Amino acid sequence: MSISSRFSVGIHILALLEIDKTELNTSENIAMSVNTNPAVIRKITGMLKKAGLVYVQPGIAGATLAKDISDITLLDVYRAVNAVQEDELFSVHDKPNPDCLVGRNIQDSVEISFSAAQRALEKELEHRTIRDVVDDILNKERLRK
Amino acid sequence: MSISSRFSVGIHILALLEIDKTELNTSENIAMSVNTNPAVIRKITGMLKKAGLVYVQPGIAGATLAKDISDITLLDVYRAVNAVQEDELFSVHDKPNPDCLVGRNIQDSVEISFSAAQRALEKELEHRTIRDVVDDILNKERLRK
DNA sequence: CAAAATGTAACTACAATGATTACATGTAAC
DNA sequence: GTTACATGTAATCATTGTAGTTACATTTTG
Repeated sequence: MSISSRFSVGIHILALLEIDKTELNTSENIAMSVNTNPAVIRKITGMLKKAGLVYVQPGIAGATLAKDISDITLLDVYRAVNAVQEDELFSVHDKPNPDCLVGRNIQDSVEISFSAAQRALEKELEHRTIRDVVDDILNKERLRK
Repeated sequence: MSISSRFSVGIHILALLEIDKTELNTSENIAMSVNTNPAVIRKITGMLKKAGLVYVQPGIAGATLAKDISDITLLDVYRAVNAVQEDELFSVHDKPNPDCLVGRNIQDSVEISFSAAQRALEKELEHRTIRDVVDDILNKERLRK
């Protein structure tokens, strides 16, 4: 399967909080932009909050950024929204036959390559920030005209 | 979610075909090593066959390697077994609001980063071969003693 | 033909996703 | 304090992909 769209929604939310920072960004307003249900937004916003990326409080309308968007990497968001279960991007078949040479060693052996690949992906995400995304959005918008 | 364990099973099969190349590797035998059902093995073997990685025929017992394992990268296997649907590792929420500045640009904007991250992962897999895995397995086995 | 193996399809159980509804909790304004 | 409104959260549901299982058609060899 693929990485949860919570990731792209999380990025969407953060970009929106920056670009519409003068507006009141309630879960309902954000849901309109993302095109989903407000409860979905509240759940993801809650995850972003737990990661210290946004500020949001029960009873108080609207979410706001808790950090400068230049300091929020895509990896931060990726981790915040649990884009991948348990941080295990690859799943390995379990209980291979321990009585077989290949069976008893395969798990540790593939783990080496899987970890390296996962690290490569995460490193790429770490080099990109919400600032980059916001700039790109504004750029694309300018080109539309 | 995470990347299908078909990937690790595919690697397991190929490694086994090399290490046990003097034996007859039927779907039943392979299933014993992987610890799963023969039909599962036949399905994955079929995918590896379609990708030109193994040789296997109806009515004839056993699968064999169709290429030198130094020439089979993990990316080849990854693609062969369809480890990720449609080659889209990341999923993006669809139909964001086109009447919103962020909504109408977010998909293309995240696509840039997502593609880069996916490429980074695939590049890493491309640099590793079944040979590496086999060597590692044999190495680990030696260290057990 | 008979035996044995592969290729496939159908079915099942399971798990995660994302949407939806409902409601408890918390805040502010009156 | 009560009311209005927003967030937090749990329960439910439909959908989807996975992986296992069974069954059977197809193909080859003896």
